[in-house]
Amino acid sequence: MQNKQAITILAALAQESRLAVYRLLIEHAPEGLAASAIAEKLGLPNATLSFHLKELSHAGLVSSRQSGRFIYYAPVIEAMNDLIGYLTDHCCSQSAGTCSTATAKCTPGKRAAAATRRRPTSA
Amino acid sequence: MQNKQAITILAALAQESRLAVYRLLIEHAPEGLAASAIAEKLGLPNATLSFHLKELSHAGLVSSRQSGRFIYYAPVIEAMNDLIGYLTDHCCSQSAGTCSTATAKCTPGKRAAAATRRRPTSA
DNA sequence: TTTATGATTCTATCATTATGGAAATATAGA
DNA sequence: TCTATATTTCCATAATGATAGAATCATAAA
Repeated sequence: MQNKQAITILAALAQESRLAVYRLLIEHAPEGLAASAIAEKLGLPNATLSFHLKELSHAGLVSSRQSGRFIYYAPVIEAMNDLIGYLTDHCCSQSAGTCSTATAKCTPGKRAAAATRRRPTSA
Repeated sequence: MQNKQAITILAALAQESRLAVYRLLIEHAPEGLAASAIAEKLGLPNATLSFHLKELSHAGLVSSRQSGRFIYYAPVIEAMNDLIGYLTDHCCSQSAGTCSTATAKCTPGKRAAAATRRRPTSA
């Protein structure tokens, strides 16, 4: 994961409403929730929620799919996996081997990907 | 880890200069670096760096200690551990057991703490 | 004490982000 | 079509964050 991408994801999560949205979606993974349901559950005005959903989408943390008049938003687990991988790769001294590689594996199928992700190419 | 604390840490890291500072300090853990050295290596004006260091300190991501005229800044690994733990605890469906708990253990001594941290008390 | 150096605070300015009402767009049922 | 509902975009405003020069504070050596 690139530096800039990490910053984008961190910034997307570093906001109360957005973090709440993301966590709510996590609770409803993998189907997700319609925007209206999110707005109701979190008590957010439509316009405000839409703004934050756009941020989350732009950061790649959520995906959306249309179903009739509803647009369902769902979390993109792999983005979180990548972020955790990035933080893990940079959270400790690289010279000394003091850091046991923490493996982020939020879904069973992702383990191979997580193992692949961790490269010595520290950007 | 509390919601608000996570947001504070995420926000602290979600900025190019601050992330660069943190990563630089990680490379020089555990002693850390003097502010002047950081400023020189990253090409940041003193005042700007000081501003960012304050943010990082406030978020608990770095600590400082004075040594003569120098103030050394060092990363607080546990804060990163806690963040990774927080993200791990909330990155996947809580109902289904789809998420193998990822263990963040950036220093050997932290493993017990990491195991303790993971509580079902999802705030 | 004087001088030099390291670091922070003060201050002003600029840039970005957040908020939410109102209008516009999109889909589906009557 | 008309109507209702879901969602987004537009827009103005407010709030927060970033930048960096200049002044200030702190430490230590001369």
